[in-house]
Amino acid sequence: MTGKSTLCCEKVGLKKGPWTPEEDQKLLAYIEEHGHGSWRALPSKAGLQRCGKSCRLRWTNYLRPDIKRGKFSLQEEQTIIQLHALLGNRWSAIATHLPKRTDNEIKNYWNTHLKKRLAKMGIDPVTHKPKNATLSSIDGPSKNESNLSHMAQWESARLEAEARLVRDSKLRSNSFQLQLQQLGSSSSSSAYQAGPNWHGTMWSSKSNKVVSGGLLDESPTSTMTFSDQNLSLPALTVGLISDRTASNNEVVVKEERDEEEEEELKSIGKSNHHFLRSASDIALFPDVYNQHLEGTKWRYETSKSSGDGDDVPMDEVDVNLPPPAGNSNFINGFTELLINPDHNSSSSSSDVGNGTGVDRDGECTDDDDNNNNNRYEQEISKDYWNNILDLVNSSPSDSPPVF
DNA sequence: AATAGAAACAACCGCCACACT
DNA sequence: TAGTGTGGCGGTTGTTTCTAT
Repeated sequence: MTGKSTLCCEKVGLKKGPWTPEEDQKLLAYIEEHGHGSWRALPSKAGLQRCGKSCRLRWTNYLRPDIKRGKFSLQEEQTIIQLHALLGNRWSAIATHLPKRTDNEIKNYWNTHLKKRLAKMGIDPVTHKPKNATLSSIDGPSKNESNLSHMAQWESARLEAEARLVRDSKLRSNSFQLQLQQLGSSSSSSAYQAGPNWHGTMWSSKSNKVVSGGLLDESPTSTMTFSDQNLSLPALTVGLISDRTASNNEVVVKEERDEEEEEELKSIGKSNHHFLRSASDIALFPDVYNQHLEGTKWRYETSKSSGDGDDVPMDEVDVNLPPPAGNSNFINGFTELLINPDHNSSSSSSDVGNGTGVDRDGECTDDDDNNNNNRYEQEISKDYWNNILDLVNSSPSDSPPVF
């Protein structure tokens, strides 16, 4: 090894390779009794001839009690493919959306199963587009591709912010819990609870953007479970702000995050609003979405902070979202947009329908509003990825599907 | 039954970001 | 501010298991 030393030092005599049941037992017993603390110091204390890094990986990927092993379900496969289309090889980010699955396991499954499967079907596993369609954008990105890029960047930035906030929250968990207990003493019970799939995901919000009459007034608090440390905290709600005006049933979702987030955490507790922050949030909270937001017109805005508190608009993208019937369906539509970005802008002879509600100018027309939900119901029922996966599962391996 | 190649899985490696001193 | 330690992440490799011949 060259460069600086790592956890995996070059001590002679440290064992490498597969772990034995005895080693697993030692590691489990030690962590159950003492916690892992410093990984570097753990092996000697636990009586293991392993480096700390090896112990950490073994615990993280295989011994942790909140890990599900075994075959991936069709739903999980679908989710991985869709999230990979959105996030690329960001396995840890993908893993946050798959309950009890580790990034390593997902990565391995992708490399050994899904990537090959997509390739066999004629889909580029990197771009998630049919290989014969990769030249379609030779004249430059389409409007929808541009929209998609915005959304992907948005999601990417969101995940990074979530990770940062998780770190912050863990450090301050005790004081923070106390704070929110105080602030939330007048709140009603939670309208939804995030399950173990959150893996510490946490959001914050810029409270000065709160618009009265917010989306989820009756659900001011929710609970997330931090599965890695059995740490349960009240949820911080979101960093994208929604404004639903009475006149046009429009929700504006804004992305913005800066160092003021710290202060926002406090004011969120005082606020009686909830905010959906991104498309994936809607997918994650389908019940909430169905109850409050169905048929709503969404406008995504991205902005950057100028540093003096003023937000500089960067771009706006109008997108009508499909009414999600479940976690996967929204993403299905989104993924289809990724794979076939021009799909919605041209008439189709198929029964799939053509409406995503985004016209060539990125504007949502009234007709789109009126018909959008029905179109999406049709389109989603088509369920692009389920069809693909069903096709893969049922078809002979050497006969790629026709797109 | 033997064997080679493919597939699947587990683990390692190096880099990076961040916290701490 | 620089140096160091630590843990996380993604890419890659090594080993085992499966399958076809």
